[in-house]
Amino acid sequence: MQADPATWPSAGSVDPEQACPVAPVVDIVFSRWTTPILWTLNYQGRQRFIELQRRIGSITPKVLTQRLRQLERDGLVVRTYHPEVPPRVEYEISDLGRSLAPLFAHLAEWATSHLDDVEQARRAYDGNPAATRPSAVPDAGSVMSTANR
Amino acid sequence: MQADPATWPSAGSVDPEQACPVAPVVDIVFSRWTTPILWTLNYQGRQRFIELQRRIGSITPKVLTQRLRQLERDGLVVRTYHPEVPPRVEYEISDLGRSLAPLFAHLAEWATSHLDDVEQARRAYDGNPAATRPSAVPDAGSVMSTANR
DNA sequence: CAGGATCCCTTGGGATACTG
DNA sequence: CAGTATCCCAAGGGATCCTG
Repeated sequence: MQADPATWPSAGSVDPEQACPVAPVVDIVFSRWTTPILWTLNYQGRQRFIELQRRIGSITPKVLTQRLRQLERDGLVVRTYHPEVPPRVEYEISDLGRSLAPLFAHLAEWATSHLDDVEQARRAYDGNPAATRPSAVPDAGSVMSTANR
Repeated sequence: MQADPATWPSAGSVDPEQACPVAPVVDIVFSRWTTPILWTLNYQGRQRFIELQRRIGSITPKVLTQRLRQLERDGLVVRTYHPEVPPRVEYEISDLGRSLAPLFAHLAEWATSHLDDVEQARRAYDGNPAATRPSAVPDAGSVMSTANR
């Protein structure tokens, strides 16, 4: 799939967020846990807090709450509180959140078709120290999972 | 690799990367500066270090180097070193990097059509404290500018 | 159950000064 | 010019414990 610059909307000025129109979206949608949350919510439908937590797995309640709160504030997720005993809260994706679905699909598509290339490029880079290249990569393989202790 | 709920592991924990196929892509492409860099590189074409820095604006050379290095390692950017005096280095987007263009376009599209909704949702959320809602947002509007001192 | 309260650690990123 | 080397900060996250 080729891509000429013409398909890229014009880059405006020079501020970080303004040099790139997609930057704001990144802030909203792409943090460590937001995509798994949105993904799960989108595919598994409405579910309660603890279900979400179990499905996503290694996320802690604190963080799940934080992200959920942010997603709710941004209108991507709808929170429903049931005043019962014990309390029950359900989360579901909103229409706005659902509007991201094609985007996610697109992303997943790119992943399946190009992730290998990235891996390969990494191995090539790591395994073959070109002389015209700076000594070392400062923060090279930082794909480590911070998800255990 | 599609996400079929039936294939999801039911026992044990699920890593964020496995709960959501797009997570790895996020790691690679969406950090604070990567999108502006890729965007500029793609739209403005091959350019040298300092041009990139000036175009992107507030990025520091250290960070620009770090991101550039990572992007190069991941095969999204190509670095060309010219052994001259003074040294000259040019960066350009690779084919792999270019393959992200439609994705970015899609992202930008979403931005223009839905960013307002997000803003609106935020104002509604902030301005209208529903009683069924937890007291406050822990890290609500964390769009803090860490960009100057 | 759904989170709030704390404490702590890792990291991306910023500022400044300095080489090849 | 194109980085390097330090030092430093803030924020996202993680672990634990506690409560409406």
